[in-house]
Amino acid sequence: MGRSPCCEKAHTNKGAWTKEEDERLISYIKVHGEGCWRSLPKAAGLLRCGKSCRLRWINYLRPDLKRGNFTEEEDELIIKLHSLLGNKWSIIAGRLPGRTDNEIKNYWNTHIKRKLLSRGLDPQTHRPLNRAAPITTSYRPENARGPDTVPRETTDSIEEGHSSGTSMDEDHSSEINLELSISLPYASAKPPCTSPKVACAPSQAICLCYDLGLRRGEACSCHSIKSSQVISYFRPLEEIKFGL
DNA sequence: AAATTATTCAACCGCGCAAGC
DNA sequence: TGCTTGCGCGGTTGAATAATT
Repeated sequence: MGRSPCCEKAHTNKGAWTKEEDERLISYIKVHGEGCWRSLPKAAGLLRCGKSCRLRWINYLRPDLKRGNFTEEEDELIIKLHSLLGNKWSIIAGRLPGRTDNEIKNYWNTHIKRKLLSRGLDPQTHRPLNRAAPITTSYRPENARGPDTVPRETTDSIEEGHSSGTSMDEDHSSEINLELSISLPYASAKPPCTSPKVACAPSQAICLCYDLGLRRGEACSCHSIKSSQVISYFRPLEEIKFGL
């Protein structure tokens, strides 16, 4: 048994994309928009798997991508977000306009890990390397994968900031915007939002409690702020800190 | 200049989730 | 209610490039 493959492997190209393939994909999406990735390759005349097309578009061809080196500010933001969220690259990418989850994941593995190690910090736990990793009974989303998906609990990272004096252990909870929302990168023809946690208004943010594991019927104490353009969801730091 | 090693990053893979039937 | 299908995510791989010997 087992899952059927996402595409017919025998008749698909693999490996690096050619310029011509890129052009075909771009021109198709320009006309028809994103979505229906499974049927896109055939419609666009590409001998590629739909997943491969999606990845190529999202990570490389999208017009709103910011290419080039990461800035120092981006570095620090990634570090802070990782300390709060763990390897939730897509959520972290949502806070860095023009950056993709794949790009951030690669950058983390090649640069930031080393940077943290040079600061004497464990890249997974963000704790000093000479301290034993604590045993924690942290809340984990029920759908979290694998033992290392979320290395430590959110509240813990904030408390740690108060309790020791290394550079990364400063109280960054006051520096970082913990607004638990993401906004849509640009207007798209996506179907209406079906998240049970949010009222579906245009140009709105999404309450990340949903994404972080709370599901239908579970309590969410996030507050919302409606500004002229967006609805933002946030959870007051006190509530995070004391596990309310 | 050639060989070897290290680094980077685009792309692939497998799995989980949720919508649709 | 259970099954199928498609999408999206995170982990991993491997080719290309850079640095070192």
